[in-house]
Amino acid sequence: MPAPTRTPRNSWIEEGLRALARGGPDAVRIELLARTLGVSRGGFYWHFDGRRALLDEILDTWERVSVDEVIEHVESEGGDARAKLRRLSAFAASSDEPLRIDLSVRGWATRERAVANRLRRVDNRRMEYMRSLFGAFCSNEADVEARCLLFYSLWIGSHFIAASHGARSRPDVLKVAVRQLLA
Amino acid sequence: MPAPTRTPRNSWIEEGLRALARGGPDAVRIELLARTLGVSRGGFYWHFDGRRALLDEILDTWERVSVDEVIEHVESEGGDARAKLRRLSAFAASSDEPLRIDLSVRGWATRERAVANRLRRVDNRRMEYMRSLFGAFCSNEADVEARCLLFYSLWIGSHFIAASHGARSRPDVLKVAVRQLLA
DNA sequence: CTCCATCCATACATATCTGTATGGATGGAG
DNA sequence: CTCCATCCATACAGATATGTATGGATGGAG
Repeated sequence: MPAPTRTPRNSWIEEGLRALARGGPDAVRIELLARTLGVSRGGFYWHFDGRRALLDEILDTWERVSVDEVIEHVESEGGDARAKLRRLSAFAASSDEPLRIDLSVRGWATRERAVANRLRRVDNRRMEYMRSLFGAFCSNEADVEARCLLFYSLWIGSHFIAASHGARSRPDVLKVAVRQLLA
Repeated sequence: MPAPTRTPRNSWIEEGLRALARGGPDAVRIELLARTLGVSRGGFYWHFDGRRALLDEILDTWERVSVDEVIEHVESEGGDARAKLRRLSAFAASSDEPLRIDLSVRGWATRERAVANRLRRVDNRRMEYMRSLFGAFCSNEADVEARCLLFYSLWIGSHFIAASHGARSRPDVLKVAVRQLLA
């Protein structure tokens, strides 16, 4: 019945996620998104209740996919726990924009309680998944927890640590580090 | 000869660093800083050439102290390399605002080349210091490099990972993780 | 063809920030 | 006491953002 939608609801959210990755929540500006999408802001206020509503929905989809997409990708090819952890570390090192969103959300969470709650849910679900993998070949529970934190820190941190490693490449160093965590 | 300075140059930089820690570079607004300092923007444009100049000086002081203050604090009490690394991890876990500045700068660096260069210098200097510590009791160079990256990732990451650890506390998990890295 | 829900453009009011221009206020040098 | 460099307030112009109000444009249902 309606006219064809040039700028569906989802495109605002997707473009918003891209802006969030690029410049943090302050960079998610309706005016900018509209220009990028090639339309005016007129349609936006028909789809959404305002900027805050868009930010909430952006966080909704981030919270929804940032755990699932990772687990699905790792689980898709089977293998034992160690193989999955290796695939997880490779995936973490390769994906770029998702990690930037992560970084933006972590900064955002330090100043907004609601965002902090969402981040906690995501981190807990990811951590729970890693716990299941490390727990498959590691009996000491305290050790499992430590390895999870080390692995997750490496996942998050290695992407934003700018140091070089002399003659070695970052992937080489990562390989040694992961091997140590899987020992 | 001059009149007493109510708002010295440095106070703008300090307040700017606080704003950077709270909300990233976009939150460093002259208008806001002036209100916080209880003055108008009039004096600011006498001290600085504009917002960009302030941001540069903010990064100057961050780059200057973010490495030195850490090393000084760790070196101040002596001990062997392992003791220093333990002190470093404790310091990283305790300090809050410096870590938030770190997080802001890392996000900032993803979209401005000049910031990325500064971050690289800081990370390289910190990494070099850790290399010297791990190298004191660890002969394999690849292993040293992997431990440095793990340690630094833990330093940066553990502060912004929101996951909980069941019955265990974060400091407990950190203790086990650091013990493993120092083995 | 007509009607109408859907989607978008335009215009307006309001707010906030930057940068500049200009005019004080202050307090020591002379 | 007078002068003057230092520091700050105020006022203005321009840019950019949000929201709202309102008026098209489109294309299928009837």
